[in-house]
Order: sequence, then structure tokens, then C-alpha cells
Amino acid sequence: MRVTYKEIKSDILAKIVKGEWAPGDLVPNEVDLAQSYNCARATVNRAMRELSEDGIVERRRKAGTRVRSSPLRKARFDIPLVRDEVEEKGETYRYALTGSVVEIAPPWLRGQLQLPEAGKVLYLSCMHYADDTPYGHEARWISLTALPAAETADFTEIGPNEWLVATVPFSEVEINLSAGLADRVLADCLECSPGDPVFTIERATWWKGQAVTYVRFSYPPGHRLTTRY
Amino acid sequence: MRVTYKEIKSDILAKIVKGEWAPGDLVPNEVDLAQSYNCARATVNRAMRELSEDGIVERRRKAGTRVRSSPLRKARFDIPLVRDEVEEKGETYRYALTGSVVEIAPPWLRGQLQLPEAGKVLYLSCMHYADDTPYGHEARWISLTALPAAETADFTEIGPNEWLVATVPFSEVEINLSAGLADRVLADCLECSPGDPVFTIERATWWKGQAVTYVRFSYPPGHRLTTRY
DNA sequence: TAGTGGTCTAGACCACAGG
DNA sequence: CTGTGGTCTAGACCACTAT
Repeated sequence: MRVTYKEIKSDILAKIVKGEWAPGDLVPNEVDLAQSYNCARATVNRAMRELSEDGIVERRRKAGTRVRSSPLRKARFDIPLVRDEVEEKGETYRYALTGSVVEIAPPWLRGQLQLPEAGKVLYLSCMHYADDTPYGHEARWISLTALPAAETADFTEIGPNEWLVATVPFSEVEINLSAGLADRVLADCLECSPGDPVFTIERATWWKGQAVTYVRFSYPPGHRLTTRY
Repeated sequence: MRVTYKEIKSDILAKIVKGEWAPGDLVPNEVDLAQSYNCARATVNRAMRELSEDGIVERRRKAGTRVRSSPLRKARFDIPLVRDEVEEKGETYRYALTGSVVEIAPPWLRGQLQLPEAGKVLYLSCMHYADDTPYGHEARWISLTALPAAETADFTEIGPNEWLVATVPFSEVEINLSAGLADRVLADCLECSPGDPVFTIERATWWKGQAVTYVRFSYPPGHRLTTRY
């Protein structure tokens, strides 16, 4: 059979794992590798390019390809829709709107999103449940400057996330992961104690440079974001 | 000039951003796109493949390519070496070993790493500073079964991470992000208060299926892991 | 300046899954 | 069965940069 780029990739990865090619070592160039694998250079190129994207090797023109001294510079995490996240675990998803108010954007939010002064926003407080146990709390702000339609939308049945996904085409995003503390309100929502640690994902979204929405999603104590290599 | 795959990629992304191609829409097939861009199919393929990897579109043989209804399923975060992380901000990096002991692996660690019973581990407690303010605390366990050399290594000058990187070729890894609370000891190290929220990155590492090391890295309150699109 | 990776082409065959 | 993406090839030219 012909040699595939996947075979080359895993073969080279194996050599690195075994220590045959140590961190910092120079890897043979593409022409030589193609010859030794008896395949086209493009095939080797694809394998090496992916190893480079994975952070395993480092490539520079003329200087060649080297095994990275510190592997694993990049980790990829899935940031799924809550509904999918819950349903993929085989649990039943339930959503509830717990609060809704139109307000002038508070200063911290204006700063986060670069909103115009006195811009109005719709604030929504939502809960997500998996098998009727709290899965996470969503604090959502939607810019009514960018999306006036949000003011009249009905968020009692459909969560703001799903509504937005269906309404706004695509967007620029900034994601922040951090650790916070549950205050009394959040503790009530998540059925934990005030002062418990909550894992927080914040996401700011723009569309054509204009701020659309900001969301702070808080997971109950013990939640983990995981990835493997 | 010839059409590059990057141009095609950003052109298609622009169409999605503008809403010209809405979520769920079918995108023309590769042959048609190649014709309309007046380039080879391989060039279109590369553009579409990357859009697929980025989570922008979804591709299936015979079914064709569709714009994803929920963009941003994947986020990539850099998990750098602490030294690099600090120095890239233009601050001065300092490392200190604050504790070191050889012990029998506690049960929770045995569970995490699938260690043999009564396996000995080297536990190290280290601090990392940026401009002399605490940057993070590293609780490190190294399996002496896998790496007996660690017992006699000197970790007063070189951090365990850098030592390991130079010693172990490459490895399988599991990374966990979570939120925790500072206990009294950790609070002292990080110069914060007990009960403060700490952002925690845990990393378990194997080599050829054998557990090598486990590290829990705790950042002071306020630390964020960020990524943009 | 020369060596290395980056990319494009034109064509081919194949694997998969929708209808 | 047939359309679609997935991959490989052999060759070419180009861009970058170490020396």
C-alpha cells in the first residue's frame, strides 16, 4: 500500500516518543524523508506541518525542522453548547430563565465590550440543568444597540445562546477562563455554599467590530475542563 | 497573482461573517469553488479543511460542506512553560524550591496516575515569581519508579518542569482546568487570603504507558487564561 | 547565495455515505 | 450507484533566512 501522511506522522512521533530523536534535535529535511518513505514530498510536508501545528516540532525555512524542547505548548478544549454538553453525557437537559431586565450597561461591561456610553443592554439570568441538578448559571448581557430585536424575543423557552446562534451569523470572540467565588445569589442557583469556588467561562462577542453580547457562565464546584493528548 | 488558500479561506469566512452564507447552509463543492476561484482543487481543499478544523464548517463525504450552526466549538489555549510565560511579559522570572520529600504515593495520586501500590514518589513544592511577586505555586509529584534519577537531582536551581523536559523525551498528557480555594499554606505562598479562589491547572504525564509525573499549578486570584478568534 | 520549508498545479484514485 | 471529500503524486516556483 501507499504511504499515508498519517503513517508518517505517527512514525515520526513514535521516534520522538522513544527518544530516538531528542528535544532540540534536527529532523531530516523533507526531500530526504520523502525518499526514505518512498513517497512524494507533499505527503511528508503534510505530516510535518501537522506535527508543527500540534506543537511537537518547530520548523523554520533554511534552518530545518527541530523537535521542540518543551512539547505541549498548545492545548485544545471544546467549548460546546450547554445543551450538547449535557446531552452527550446521556443526561436530560433543562433550561430556565430566572431573571430579565433592560438596563444601561454598567461601566465594567462597557469596558469589556467597548460599548457606547448610555448604551442599553438586556440582562438575562439563566439556569441550565442536567437531570434536574444544576449544571451551570449563565449571566448574559445582550447589546440592544447591536440587536434591538433581543428586547422583544422570548427567552422563557429558548436559551439566549441558542437564540443568538440562530440570529447572529458569525463573530469575533474572546474567551476567558478563571476561578471565582460563589456569592449568595449564585450559591442559591447552583445549590452550593457561598464562598465555594466556581469555574467561570466568560465570552465576549463582536460582529463587524460591534459588541453583541457578553456572557459569564459559572459551573458548580468540582467542574473541570479536560483535554488529552 | 495566483490565488492562495489563505485568500480563499478568508474570503469564505467573510461570506459567513456577512451572513451571505448562513448557519446550516450548504457551501458549493470543491470542484465548483476551484472553478470560480480559478485554481486547483487542492487549494480549495486546504482552505476548507482548515475552516473545518477551526470549527467554522462541517464536512461530510457526499453530503457536502455546511456552515456550522454553532461556531466556536473549539478553543485553543497556550499552556506555556512558566519561565516563558513570565519573560514574554517582559518581567523577571524567579524560581524557588520551598519543599522536597520522598514519600509513598498517596491514594488519590495512585488513582490519578495508575501508580503501583507502595510506589515511591518525590514531592516538590515550588514557587514561581514574576518581578518578585508570586506568579504561581507548583505542587509536583515525580514517580521514582519511572524516574529514579529524580531522587538525586538538584531542584534548587532548576525547576522540575525544565528538568523533566530535558530528561523525558515526550509523553502522553492529560490536562485539567478547574477552580479551587486557597488553603492556609497556599495562601501564604501566593500572598493572598485563605478562601481566595485559585485557578488550577493539573497535568498528568505518562511515557510509554507508565506514569511519570503529576503537577498541580495554582495561580493567584484574578489569573485568567485567554484566547481570541 | 544556497538550502529549507511553503505553496500551487493538474491529474488521479479511493473511501465513504446519501439517495 | 454516484457525488463528495480525502489523499497521493511529480513537478514546479517561490519566500525566507542562515551562513
